[in-house]
Amino acid sequence: MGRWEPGAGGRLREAALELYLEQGFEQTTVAEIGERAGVTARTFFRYFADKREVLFAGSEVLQDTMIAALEGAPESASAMTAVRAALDAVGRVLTDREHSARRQSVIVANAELQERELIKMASLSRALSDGLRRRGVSDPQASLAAETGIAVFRVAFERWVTEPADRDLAQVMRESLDQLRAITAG
Amino acid sequence: MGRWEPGAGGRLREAALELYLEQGFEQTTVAEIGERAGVTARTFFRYFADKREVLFAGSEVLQDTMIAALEGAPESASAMTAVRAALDAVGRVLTDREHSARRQSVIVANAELQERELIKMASLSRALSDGLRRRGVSDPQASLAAETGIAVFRVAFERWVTEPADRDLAQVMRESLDQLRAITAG
DNA sequence: TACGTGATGTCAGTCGCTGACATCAGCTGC
DNA sequence: GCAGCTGATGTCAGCGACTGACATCACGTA
Repeated sequence: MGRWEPGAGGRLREAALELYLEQGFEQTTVAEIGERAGVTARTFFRYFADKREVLFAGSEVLQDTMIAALEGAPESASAMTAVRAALDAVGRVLTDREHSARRQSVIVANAELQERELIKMASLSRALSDGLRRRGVSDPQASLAAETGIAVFRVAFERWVTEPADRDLAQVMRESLDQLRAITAG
Repeated sequence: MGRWEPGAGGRLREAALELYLEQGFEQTTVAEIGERAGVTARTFFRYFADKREVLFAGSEVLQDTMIAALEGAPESASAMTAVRAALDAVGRVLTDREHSARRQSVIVANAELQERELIKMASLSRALSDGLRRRGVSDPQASLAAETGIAVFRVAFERWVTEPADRDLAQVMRESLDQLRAITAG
């Protein structure tokens, strides 16, 4: 253990989400976040690149999880089957619906945060298509499968945090993927 | 005519693009842009909401052009035919390849600008799908057609500014759309 | 000719973000 | 046990984006 209360990063994440919910993203200063977490603003910027990034700290883990699942899929599996495995893995990581819903409500209320979310999604998509290409999927198919996978994730995530909480994210994603299949087949 | 040299907004746009090209987006201060345009930084912020927006000032015109073309398409036209008409209209607006290429090179060099571009594209997509729904296209088809149209625009735009300048944007977009059709048909 | 108007300048201030340096508890080697 | 190293944090000064309030001033108009 260090000299200070450990887990400053986690405390900063919680404090930021709370304050963004209570008074809005723009109205919250980094100094306030630090104060609530028991550190200074300077320490905040040692953990997070900027004021938005504190809401997206989990995105690297998410991406690594997706790619690991993609690479763990059987070699014989098709592109979309591998993408489905990646989405299933995401469903196993994102289980705290309350937290996801709160975080999402902050993001949809602020344009800057939506910008950051869009670039994170683009990064996920690129990681997926890169992974598919490593599996031998050729170029237009790899990009299309990746974009489709991310689109399904976004739609399903939106439903999951909005609708009554009777299903988990993995289920909603599978259902959304099936619906997409039905549409494109028609 | 006013007291001052008219066209401050246009001068600011030119000055900003020049400076972003010469020394990079981050290294350029708003005061420098104003100086080159013959105004103060305060005036810059009266024309543009922030330092990035000066590169995206034309996006409203682009969106209005697309929507006008969409609504001008014959009532009997299918969703993708209407989208094609919208893309053709975009091709008629974006004719200065040199300018587009310069602007794009600035954007791809900076993450903040890519974020802004992503949200502009999302806005275009939403406007397109809204327009399609007003034409009576129902919901999953409208969104899919809109996303497809924007995807084609992005891919074709990238090709257009990158490849040797022997075709105009409209041609490249039509070609990209045909290629997509071939892929999805298979 | 006085007055209103609109684009601009000026000024002060807040806040995001950074670099440089100081601090200090614990670990490590002796 | 002591000296020194290390790493997380604090402190401080500073830059630059952005904003609100108010002043200015050429032009059009009554």
